[in-house]
Amino acid sequence: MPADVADVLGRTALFSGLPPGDLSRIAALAVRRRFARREAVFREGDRADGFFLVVSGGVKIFKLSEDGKEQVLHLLEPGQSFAEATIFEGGAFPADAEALEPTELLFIPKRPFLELLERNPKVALGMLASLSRWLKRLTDLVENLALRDVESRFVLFVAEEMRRRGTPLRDGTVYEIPVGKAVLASRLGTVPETFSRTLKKLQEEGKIRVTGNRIRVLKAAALFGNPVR
Amino acid sequence: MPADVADVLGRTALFSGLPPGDLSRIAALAVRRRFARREAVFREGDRADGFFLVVSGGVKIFKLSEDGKEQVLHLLEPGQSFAEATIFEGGAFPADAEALEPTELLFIPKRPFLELLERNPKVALGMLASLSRWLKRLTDLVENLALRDVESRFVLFVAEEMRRRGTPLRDGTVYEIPVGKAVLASRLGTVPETFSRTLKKLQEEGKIRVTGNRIRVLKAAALFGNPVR
DNA sequence: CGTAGGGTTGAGGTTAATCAAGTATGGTGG
DNA sequence: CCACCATACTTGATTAACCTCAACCCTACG
Repeated sequence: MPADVADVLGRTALFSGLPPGDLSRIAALAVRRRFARREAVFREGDRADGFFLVVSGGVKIFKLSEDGKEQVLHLLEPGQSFAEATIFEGGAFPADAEALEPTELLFIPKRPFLELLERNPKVALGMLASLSRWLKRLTDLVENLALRDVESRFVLFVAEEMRRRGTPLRDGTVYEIPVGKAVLASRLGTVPETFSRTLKKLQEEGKIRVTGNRIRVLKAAALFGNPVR
Repeated sequence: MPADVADVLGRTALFSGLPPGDLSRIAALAVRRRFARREAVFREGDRADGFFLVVSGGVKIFKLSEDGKEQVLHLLEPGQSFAEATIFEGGAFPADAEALEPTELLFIPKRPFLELLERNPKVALGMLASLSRWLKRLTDLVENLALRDVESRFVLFVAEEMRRRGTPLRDGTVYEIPVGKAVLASRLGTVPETFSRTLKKLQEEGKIRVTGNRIRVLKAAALFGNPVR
């Protein structure tokens, strides 16, 4: 018995706060779709005629180079939306998206949603806020890739993740890698080998303790102190 | 005698196509501001209470690391808008902006513009399209920084610039660096030394000819052919 | 058990940053 | 008009971060 679609929408960052009427109008457009682990949601260049909301599971958005290197742009959790921008721009997805585990998405088709937007400034403002958040995230990613080394990128990533879930990072905080180290490495703009060595180094310095996918922060201050050499 | 502000607005990517009524309502909010070469438009962390349109001159948006390294995110020309996203999100600019030459901007204050947006879906849709374009640009930047070497980044940058100005890149095409090589180097995610060597190498390979700030493409096909080794 | 996937470790190579000089270029004042 | 200076750019030598390749380990699971 699937939860009512309008309820699901109301729990997304994009649509939370909208009146029930709007929610049910949007719900009427939504299509539920399921994906297996590793299944493609879309590929770069595919015709884009709508956007997605994560109901359950997880999705990675990434770029591939011709020689097969991968850069993860975003890791998506339930409640987040993605590919919104494609409905206002060109007709093609600018990156790949793939399910990280069995995943349920809502697909919102472009045409009817755009019509809804035109008579619904409140929804439009929510969409503007959402795109602005994406912009901020990408700006941070550029900053990290261009100006920081792998260690700093990792530390800042964890700090940001903890902040997002309301548990600021201090001594004793535990971060559990939700997606596998190879995926996280790609999100950090590096390869598994380098990421592994980075964790090892931090552990040897006594700043963290790594147990499988669990990372316990031992000296939060030292994590941030060192990079500024 | 400055051109009528509404006319200027109508010539921006963001507001072109709007009816005169909307344009004059927006024009009523706009404030003209002038900046000298090298003058800061805003600094990262400054309270953001509006966004900007370039009337004349040029602006660079960039990130600075603690140790002074710079990554240029965007280079703006007349007709372009920037920092729109800040009016929907947090209160602070996420990067620095600086005039590259004597520059005239229009500043649109946040509050009254948001009110205008709420009753004006057409303007909101234009804004959504604009943010989507920014998203695309940043995605491309991440792709370039993460997955390509300096030479490819340069080649793709020139190709994209020529495309934007309607002169597709072919043998004989001339690209004139509009901002100085150091600024372009930073936009490409490298330093002047490396950029200089990259140009030298391409020239020695007979693919381009560099004369000051003018770059003549000699063998367009070869420019794209080689990177895929 | 045996294998596959995920992760780690080691050795070596590569790209590009850094450091340090040197060479235009252009504007300014004498 | 020239000497001067600042700025922009180039060139060379060295270094550092990180990637690549290859082997290995380990745990889960059939």
